[in-house]
Amino acid sequence: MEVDCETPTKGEEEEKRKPIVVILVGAPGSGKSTFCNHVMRVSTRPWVRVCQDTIGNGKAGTKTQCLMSAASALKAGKSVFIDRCNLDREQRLDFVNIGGPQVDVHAVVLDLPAKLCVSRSVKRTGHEGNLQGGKAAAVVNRMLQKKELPKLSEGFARIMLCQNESDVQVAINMYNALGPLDTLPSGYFGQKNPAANIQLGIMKFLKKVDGPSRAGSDANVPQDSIANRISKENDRLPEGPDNGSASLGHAVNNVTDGEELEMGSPGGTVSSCNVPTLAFPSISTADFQFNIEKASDIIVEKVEEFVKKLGDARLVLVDLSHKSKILTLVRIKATQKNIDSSKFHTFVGDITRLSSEGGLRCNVIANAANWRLKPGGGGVNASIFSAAGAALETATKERAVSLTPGKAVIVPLPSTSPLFSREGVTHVIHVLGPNMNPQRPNCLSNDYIKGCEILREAYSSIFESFASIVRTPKNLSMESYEKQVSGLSDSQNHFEISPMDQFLNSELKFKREGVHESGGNKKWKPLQDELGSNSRNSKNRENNPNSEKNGGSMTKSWGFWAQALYRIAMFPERHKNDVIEISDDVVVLNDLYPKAQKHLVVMARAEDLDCLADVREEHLQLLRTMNTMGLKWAEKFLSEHETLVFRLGYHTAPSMRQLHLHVISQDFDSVHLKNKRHWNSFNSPFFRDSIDVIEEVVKHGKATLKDDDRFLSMELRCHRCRSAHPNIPRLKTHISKCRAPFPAVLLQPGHLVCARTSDGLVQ
DNA sequence: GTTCTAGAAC
DNA sequence: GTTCTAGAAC
Repeated sequence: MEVDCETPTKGEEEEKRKPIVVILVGAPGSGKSTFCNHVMRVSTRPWVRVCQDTIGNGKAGTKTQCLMSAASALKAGKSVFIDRCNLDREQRLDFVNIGGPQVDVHAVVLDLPAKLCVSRSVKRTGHEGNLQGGKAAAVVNRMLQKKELPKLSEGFARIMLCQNESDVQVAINMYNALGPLDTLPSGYFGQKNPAANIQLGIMKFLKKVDGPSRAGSDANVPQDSIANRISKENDRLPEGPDNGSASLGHAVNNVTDGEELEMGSPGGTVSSCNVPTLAFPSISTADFQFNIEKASDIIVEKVEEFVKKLGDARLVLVDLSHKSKILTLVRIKATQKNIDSSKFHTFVGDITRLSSEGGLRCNVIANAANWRLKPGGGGVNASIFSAAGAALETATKERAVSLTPGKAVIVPLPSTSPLFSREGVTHVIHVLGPNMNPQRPNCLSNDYIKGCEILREAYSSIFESFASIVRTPKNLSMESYEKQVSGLSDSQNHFEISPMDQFLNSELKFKREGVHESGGNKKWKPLQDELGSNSRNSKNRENNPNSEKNGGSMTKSWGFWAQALYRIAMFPERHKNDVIEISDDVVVLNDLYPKAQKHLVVMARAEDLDCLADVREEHLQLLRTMNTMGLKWAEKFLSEHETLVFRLGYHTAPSMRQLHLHVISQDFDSVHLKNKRHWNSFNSPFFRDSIDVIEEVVKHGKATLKDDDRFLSMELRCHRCRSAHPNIPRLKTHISKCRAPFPAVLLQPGHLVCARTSDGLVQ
């Protein structure tokens, strides 16, 4: 990293001065104008702010006016802020091309939570564009639905994604310090928060991401030199052939490298953040003293073999040191073999801190384990076990007690592990490589024929394990759910599943279905084939002493209060005040704390059927009976209140034991609906429509479950128009008035039950 | 599942 | 000051 400190002559200065166009991207209320004002107050660079709200002198400004104004500022050698929403590619296109090759175009994306933007726009007064008060909320929500995050391929030299106020402050500081002759490094900066599509309470969210390494130092230490900041930022870049030389004087336009590791956003299309990514260390070349030349050949050979099979998934070879010889060798050989650089990369960094410190989200990491699968020993193994906490050790013990060279074992990482929560790692693949170190067990005494064979097997095991994690059935994800309900979906999205959900799904599988040990000589098969079908929980219960005590399923123990429904189902005649209908198979009762004008539950009377997780093919008839009973009661209510609309469904992870179907009117007009959890349990993928569950059981013999608490903390959105609201009271005020049509996904047959129309019953 | 309540947000 | 959330206890 070097800074040119010499004072240039006037001619050189003219030559070196390169105006910048910074396109702000963000909804109303995201802070674009504030951003510009902050920078323009402090910066020594001449800036002009082109704002569509003010450019029309009181009238609504136009894009053309903005373009002309920006062009004239650039001509005068000034840098320009384009202060308009610029939320989609088309809106940005003309501004990106405005200055030609002489001008660097940056995007600063203020991708703050919808509810924060809404709340700011609603509250502000004296807004330049007069977008404030009640109408602002609708405008912000509508605009955010069109949001399309910028990509380097649009022509940006640099993109900075800010997802919270700390990120914004870092960006402000960076532009504040950007003198007339300075340039900023090219590339995509800013890490996507893995849980950003579940907007938590804003302060909680900020606390979670406001790490000292980012906002703290940069925001509070203005004297921190720009060179240092850029150096820090470059450390977070993927190591590529050019990035290492990025400096103040040499902005590097490394579009490919930047983009392949860019961190996307929930609002974008399929973002690369969601690309399943495996980070793996070089196996056996450290403590096991395997020849580096030979090892690098094998890595490249195996990577070449597997990138073709892995679809969109990516592989990243990681080493701690910039001086890593293995990384350099592999990089050179991979380039020689033309391995697709969007599928395979090398990366300098700590494998346990790839996301938090490297900005590289890897869902799966491989560990160069020892044969006992124990922590310690130094190197990657010690580091991974230490970072993952006791959770990994326990989870590993459940899978296997030892490994033979060349073999791997997949360990789903419990969500309690910091590696899971902080880094987004869902699985660790332990692998044991060949040993050439006489001081370690199973030394091969320089037998490289056998050594190479085992090392090949080890990499095959890692990559096959990774593939088996990635290859799980497609299903409804949170992301595609949002796309569908916001009307942005196409038929394909309908069946998409984000890799995170794939991982979550596969984790559930692992929990239920036991160990998956992958060996290099095994045939590569989808996970579900390899593991066969589930064993019934009830069978497991027979061997589980706790099950009697808890009287519940293997996966959950139920407190006393949580067994209230169960007691009613078993002895309905004792609860005549609550129960409104009893049949051989089901019991119907009004929900004790209804969350809408009409809210009842249809409960199965079967034993050993606590929740959806217990449902199997043999329960199909029961599910249909419950659905029919629910429909019957919905229709009964509709005959009395024809404006009501009903939805029938199950909670993915109910609080109360005993399988029960909710029949709930969609007004959600109830004093008992008090918190986010209440709302989201009926208005997120946590609520599984009865008809969908039946279809899944028909097709797969069980319901697909994502027992994912994240759904319950998703931001509050209207179930009709999908607008975001800052709190429950505001949401309730909104839904009491909102008459927008229901999202298309709910209008599909069988999801909503309405009053009779001339066409018959609309479901 | 609810209730209670500390403390954050406003 | 009041409103609201979220976690603990039940």
